[in-house]
Amino acid sequence: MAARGTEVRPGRAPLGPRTAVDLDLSPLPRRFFSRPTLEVARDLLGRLLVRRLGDRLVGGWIVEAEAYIGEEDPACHAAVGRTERNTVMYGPSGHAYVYFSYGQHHCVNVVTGGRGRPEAVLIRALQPAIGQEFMRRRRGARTAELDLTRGPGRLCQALGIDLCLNGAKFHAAADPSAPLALARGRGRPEILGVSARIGIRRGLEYPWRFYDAESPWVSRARPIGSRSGVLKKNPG
DNA sequence: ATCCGGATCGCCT
DNA sequence: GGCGATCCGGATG
Repeated sequence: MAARGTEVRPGRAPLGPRTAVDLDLSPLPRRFFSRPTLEVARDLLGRLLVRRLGDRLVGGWIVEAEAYIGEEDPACHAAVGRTERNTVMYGPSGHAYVYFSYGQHHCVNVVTGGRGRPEAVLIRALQPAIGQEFMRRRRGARTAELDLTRGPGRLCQALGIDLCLNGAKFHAAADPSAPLALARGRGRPEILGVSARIGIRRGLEYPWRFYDAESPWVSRARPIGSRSGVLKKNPG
């Protein structure tokens, strides 16, 4: 099992140069979603989540994600078995599981695990990349850049994601009929952070939250369980 | 029909 | 860091 902490990777500067490569809108292959859910969760970091609103695209780089893995995971919505609410998680991977939380917020997941295995990755935070002016229209004109998409409820509000998109398939961003898409984007962060998942009561023993340890858009700078709040750059 | 808890956020202190 | 808002899904009667 992966340990809590961070992992250093060589390469691109953390908040690095904004190049055309960072905005790579080419689609993720179908097999992307058919891998083990923990692998998909890590690999979603740096990818682009894109929402099409009419002819406009709004989206950002995923900087934080959490895995929820099946009926045996006490924090997974499928821990109570199959219900009408969680039924999308039991379907094919590569679709969106959207739910409503605390009376005011939507949260979006990428379904993984394949038919009959209710697994998903919750997208917890984005760095805005495309259509910030539309995000502000939804989040409030004076919303700080950092507050547009930091947190699962905020990012859904910024991108206009609600229960209407529950079950929608993630298509290619170039598909003019696709309301939701995932694209290659800039890829993995330089420093991968790992921690327990946030906002849950059970399942805290599983380090299934992954984040870009250098991104200020991560929803909580200090992961649960970190003592100092200082992330090590060279754990080895 | 009614009750209750929740993968949260924003505002207050 | 505490708390109220607010509504949906699921469980119970």
